[in-house]
Amino acid sequence: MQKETICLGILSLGPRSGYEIKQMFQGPLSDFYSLSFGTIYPTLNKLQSGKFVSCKQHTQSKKPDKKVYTITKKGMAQMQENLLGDASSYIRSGNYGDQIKSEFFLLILFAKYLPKETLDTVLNERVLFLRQKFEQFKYDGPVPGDIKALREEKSISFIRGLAAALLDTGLTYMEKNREKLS
Amino acid sequence: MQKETICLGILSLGPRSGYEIKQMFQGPLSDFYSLSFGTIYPTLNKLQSGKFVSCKQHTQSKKPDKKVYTITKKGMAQMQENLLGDASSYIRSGNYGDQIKSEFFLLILFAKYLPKETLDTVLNERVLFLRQKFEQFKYDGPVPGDIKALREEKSISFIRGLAAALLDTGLTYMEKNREKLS
DNA sequence: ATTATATATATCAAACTGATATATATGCAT
DNA sequence: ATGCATATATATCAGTTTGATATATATAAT
Repeated sequence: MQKETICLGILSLGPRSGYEIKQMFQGPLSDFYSLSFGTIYPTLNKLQSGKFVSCKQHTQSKKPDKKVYTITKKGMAQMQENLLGDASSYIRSGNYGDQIKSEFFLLILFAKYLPKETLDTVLNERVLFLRQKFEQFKYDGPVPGDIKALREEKSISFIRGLAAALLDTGLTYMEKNREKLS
Repeated sequence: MQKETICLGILSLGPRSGYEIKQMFQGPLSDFYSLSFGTIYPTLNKLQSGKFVSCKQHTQSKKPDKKVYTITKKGMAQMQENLLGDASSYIRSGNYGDQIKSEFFLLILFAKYLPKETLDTVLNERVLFLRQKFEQFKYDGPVPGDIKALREEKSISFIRGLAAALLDTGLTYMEKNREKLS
């Protein structure tokens, strides 16, 4: 999927600055996708030149100007067109361009070359890390307004539920099978 | 994890050509990691110059020479050192440099901008695709010798089991919750 | 007879990341 | 109070990586 479509899609959820788009990739979307500043800022400039987004500079006393981007009607139309094109090509190919690079799995693959204690510590750390993630996805308590609005999106609650289910399965499997690695 | 460590690790499972390393990333490892030819071939050359791997040219009549690389003692030592260093740094950081870029999840995130029938077709295709993968990981019947040897690796059977469990959970979730998206 | 796919290596433009630079504010420990 | 780390905010770029393409042949399918 093109970076333009992705930025437009995120801006369709509400106006945001480049910094705030990056924060989504570090927070709620961190398990599904990411883009770096080096991609986000140039893309936003390009979208602005093409009038797919508008930009309001919030001059802040003694902080850099905050540039808040809002998707335009032209941008909404373009995004939907791109999305449809992507979906159609996925249907034809039967794959989704999904890419996983998990260093944890590589480490497991080469587990026999690690000292037993090191492998043990790594597995403990991983279980702790996954448990934290699980709690994060399960958590349904009070959150700031903008995040609350996101949670009410059907698609986000679908994805959060799937992530929680997958993490739960992963954790249970690790606990039941980890001794098979040593 | 460095590309050198990854190639050495794969060669520690047995001698292989660059083409065959790539095949592992398209087959048994496709859900966990990938490297392109543009990375694999130069890495192999670099490892050969450093005597971390040795190379035998199998001259084939009217096909390009097949260069089969074998990991050396020096290479084994280097790989284990790198692996230990990586594991230690993962323990300190508490994360694993895992990276997921799932275009399917992005498409779901923006599902409300897709025509109902398109979303439906995409979800059907995805379920079919995941079911195929699931069967692949579950399959325990006869396979060629080199793949059979791989399957007997503890780490690979651990990973295959985890992959099957995760796919099963994902499929069940999709079937139970997909109507919530429309 | 032609097209598509598989084997096999190599290269490179284009894209992307990770790091760094710049500038300020805030909180926390010493 | 002074130093240190972290957070806000944008911008740039060297270095790495990918995805596509080139080359050459064999085989299977249409």
